[in-house]
Amino acid sequence: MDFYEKTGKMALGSRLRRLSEQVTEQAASVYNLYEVDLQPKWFPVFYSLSEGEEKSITDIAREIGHTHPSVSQIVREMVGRGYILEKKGTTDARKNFVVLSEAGIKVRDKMQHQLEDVTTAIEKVMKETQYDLWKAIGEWEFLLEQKSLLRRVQEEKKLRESNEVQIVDYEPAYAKAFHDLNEEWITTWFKMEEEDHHALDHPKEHILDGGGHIYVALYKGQAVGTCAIIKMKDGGFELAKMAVSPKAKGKGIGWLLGRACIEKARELGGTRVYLESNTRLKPAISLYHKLGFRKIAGPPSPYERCDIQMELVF
Amino acid sequence: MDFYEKTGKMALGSRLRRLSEQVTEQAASVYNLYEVDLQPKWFPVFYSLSEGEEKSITDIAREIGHTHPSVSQIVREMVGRGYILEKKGTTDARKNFVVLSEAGIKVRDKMQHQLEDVTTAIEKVMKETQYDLWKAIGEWEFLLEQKSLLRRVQEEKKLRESNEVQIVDYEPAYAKAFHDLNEEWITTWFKMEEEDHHALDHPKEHILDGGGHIYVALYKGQAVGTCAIIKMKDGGFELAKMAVSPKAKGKGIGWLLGRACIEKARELGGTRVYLESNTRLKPAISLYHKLGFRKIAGPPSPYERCDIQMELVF
DNA sequence: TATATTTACGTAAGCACTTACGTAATTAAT
DNA sequence: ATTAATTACGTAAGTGCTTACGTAAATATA
Repeated sequence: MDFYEKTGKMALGSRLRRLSEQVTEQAASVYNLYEVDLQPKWFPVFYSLSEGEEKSITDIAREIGHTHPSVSQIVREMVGRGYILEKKGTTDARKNFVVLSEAGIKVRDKMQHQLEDVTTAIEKVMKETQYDLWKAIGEWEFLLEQKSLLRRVQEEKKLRESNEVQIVDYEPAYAKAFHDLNEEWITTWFKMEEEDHHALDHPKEHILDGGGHIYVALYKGQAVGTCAIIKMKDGGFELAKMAVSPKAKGKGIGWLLGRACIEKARELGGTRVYLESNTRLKPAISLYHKLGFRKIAGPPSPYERCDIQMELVF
Repeated sequence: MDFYEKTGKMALGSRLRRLSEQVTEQAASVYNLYEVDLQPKWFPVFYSLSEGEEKSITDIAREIGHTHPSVSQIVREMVGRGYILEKKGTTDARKNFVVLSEAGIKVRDKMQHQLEDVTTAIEKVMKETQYDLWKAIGEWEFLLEQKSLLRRVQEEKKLRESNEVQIVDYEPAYAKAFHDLNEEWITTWFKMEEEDHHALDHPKEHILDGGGHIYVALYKGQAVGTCAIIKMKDGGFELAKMAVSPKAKGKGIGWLLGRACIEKARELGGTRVYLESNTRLKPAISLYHKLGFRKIAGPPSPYERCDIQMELVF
């Protein structure tokens, strides 16, 4: 067991499986001890029918948390042993209703003591422990249902990686990256327009000289994202040239850039931040929303691809 | 999950397996997320080699708690992918030493972040829980190693059944049971002697009238055991005619009868309890020992089958 | 020094589930 | 009234382990 302490939590799954095997392993001997002719794997199905109810295969599967083929197979075996009776549904001919037979009920009664003894044996182990396994499992089941482990790991990854992202001021050295990152996303979704070429080739003249600002996101020293604010005549700033390399997705870079730009706009005394986008860009729109932008009906845009306008008023 | 609450602890094994599956299920996606070309099931072997050590198949199996065929198979697959190198042992040609290859080491380095993120994700779940699953598993592993679940259930069964056993005074109605139970065990081990017939046919004359006592054990109304004390000339009592039906084994009946007889001997003012037996009857001897009897060298016995004498002095 | 036992490991088959897929029967949509 | 989608279920094959068994090498015993 030492190994598991070393691998850390990574091996939680294996460890659970091993404990489960340890608990299950001797189940057959227990049934033997009570002279109950039942395979341990039948137990969930058996138990689910033990009140004498009629249930369909799918009902049982759902109840015990197996797949229906598994239940189907177990039922077949138990029918073979004479513990279960089948009958086709009358209203719905697809259904296969099953019940415990006479013999099955006899076994159930015989099992009473076994159930009792196993339960108290386990409960006694529980009493010897400081940490309640039963409740702990319950909590885990609940938490994993709320949010899967995969999702949790994804979030962890994003968090760690976004810590490795640096948001820095634009410098001429980033000119090519600024151009290419923006061109990349524009051409994958739309066509480069006249306006685009102006802005991307001459960021200084087009953005900075007018009192705007450009941020670049660095990941492991590489420029992987850009975003700019451009001063508007009404005292606000336009958020534009938001571009993140697809290779650097899932690191929260868009959010970091957006937040930095909003912060800068506020610093520079802007009254609001305005932006134009396209509803086809779902993730972008949802990012803007998360950043605090709200849809507005604004003035017409010089860009063809613009079909939505948003703003964030300070 | 409701089902598991109802079945009670009986389904602990299944429940553990299901949780383990839930945790393991998405493992493949996690590896994908980090672009690590490793099958989840390889992980334990991989981890065990990750420090770059050379290990034999059996070493690894022992370490990770799998069987050697499992390790053998996993190693074969990993060799196929080029992550592991094999070399026959030089001093012991049976051994198959394996190490991580260059490619394997590369994967290991790539996995660093994954390990980190998974660990923190799981640790965060832990923090959300009130009951510590990790520690609970550890406790269970320990306790089951100490005493298996089967043993614990057996003890529970014995305890419950011995509660259903009644020890009552002998009455003429039990004459046949008294005879048959004793004859049964004597004939399975030895031959009935002259003395036996006397005692078994006339318990009143042979035992009771001389100031002795007979107890009968009842289980579900049936006489399933007997035991007697016979007054001796030296002021002690001889424990004799201890017989328990093989059908009623494992209910602690011998112990209950023995204790009742000792108690009675004390009540009747006996100075000691003496008995004769045969060393071939291992369980009986060990029962007598548990009851407090110790081996002595006593006077010769009228029974041929006697080769050990024990006593319990008050 | 020959023989028996143990150890290391591989292959095959089994186990208790699963996923994948196919076929009726039923229900919904046009 | 067709056609499409959904549901119930069975069969087959896959999965990740296990046990069972066989073989070769090493070690213990006579």
